[in-house]
Amino acid sequence: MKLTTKGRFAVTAMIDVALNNHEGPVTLAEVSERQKISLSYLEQLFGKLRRHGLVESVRGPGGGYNLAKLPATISVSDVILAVDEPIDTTSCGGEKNCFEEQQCLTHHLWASLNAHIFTYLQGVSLESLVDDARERKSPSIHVVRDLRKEPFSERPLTLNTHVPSVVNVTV
Amino acid sequence: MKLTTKGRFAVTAMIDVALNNHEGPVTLAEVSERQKISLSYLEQLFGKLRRHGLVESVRGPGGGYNLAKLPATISVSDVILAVDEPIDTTSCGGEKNCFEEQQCLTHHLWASLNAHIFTYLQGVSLESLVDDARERKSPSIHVVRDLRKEPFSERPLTLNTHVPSVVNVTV
DNA sequence: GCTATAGCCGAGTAATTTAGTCAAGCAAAC
DNA sequence: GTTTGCTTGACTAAATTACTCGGCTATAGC
Repeated sequence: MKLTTKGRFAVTAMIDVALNNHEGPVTLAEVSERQKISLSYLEQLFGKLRRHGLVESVRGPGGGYNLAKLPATISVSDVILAVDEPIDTTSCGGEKNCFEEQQCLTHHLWASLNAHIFTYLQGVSLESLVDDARERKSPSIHVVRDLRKEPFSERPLTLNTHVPSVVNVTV
Repeated sequence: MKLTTKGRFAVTAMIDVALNNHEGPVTLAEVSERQKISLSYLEQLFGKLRRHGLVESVRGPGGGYNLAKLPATISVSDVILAVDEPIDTTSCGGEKNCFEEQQCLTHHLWASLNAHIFTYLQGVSLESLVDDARERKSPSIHVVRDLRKEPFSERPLTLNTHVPSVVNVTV
């Protein structure tokens, strides 16, 4: 599992779709504009998200993408795994370079770290991120109305963060 | 904090030094051969490790590197932080790109992940890795003799692991 | 003092990966 | 049958990583 800006873009875009698909599918053009992510790049990412069953597409005018599952059932790790290359879980044992038993020593450290990271990301659902987003945007409104039922007409949320302290993980 | 092969090499090399510095300093040439890491690259890494006070150098013939502190007091995160660029902890707040409050949303997720990773790596001491290494190499011998007091004449340990499932983290 | 050893340092380069573009389609709605 | 918007694959640019290279400095031992 890799966590580069690719994964971050994917998570951000998924949150955007979750926040905006109350009335029909969300087009990538919208997501692109709101989140300032290149449209072509989004197309690439959503192709993978679709093939991994996280979103579903509707073609033609009025089309776009919907979440294929409930936000509560989508974890951050799902999203990241989807957009990155298939995880060949080639562990120490199966590797040619791991020719000395002792090589597995530091490997164990990283493997253990990986497990930690994976577990953590698996525990964070898209729903929780979406809830966070709604809360921050309009905390007062959040209590009164159910945003899931009405359009989000304010200035679009910009969720993506291009901070230099990038998370960049391979599991 | 970044975790690429650079960090892995550094950790591996530090274990190697810890395992072999019972009789005077360890030369990078030895480490290079044992761990199959380019000598020039090691020089680069150890320059940083030295400047961060993790190892100390002895120049001239018979010279090399010693650990500057007890293995128990050196954490994996120390090593990784040492070899990677100075962590500008520019968080969401200080960033130009973080112009909308909402950008901090996904940022929070990554920041939290980073904290997890850091805490984990901070909790792993070089000593524990060295103990692991000794145990795996010769479990029976381990009980009987104190390896810290005698040369390690067997075939050198090769600790490094070039497995594709790379850990690659920026905190 | 000479010489060999081994650390020290900075600039430069090769390889890989990431992020993104481009172009040519295809499906469905109107 | 035209427009919208997803679909696909190949291609490119930028950034990063993982090195190499060359020349230097300190020190031990003859």
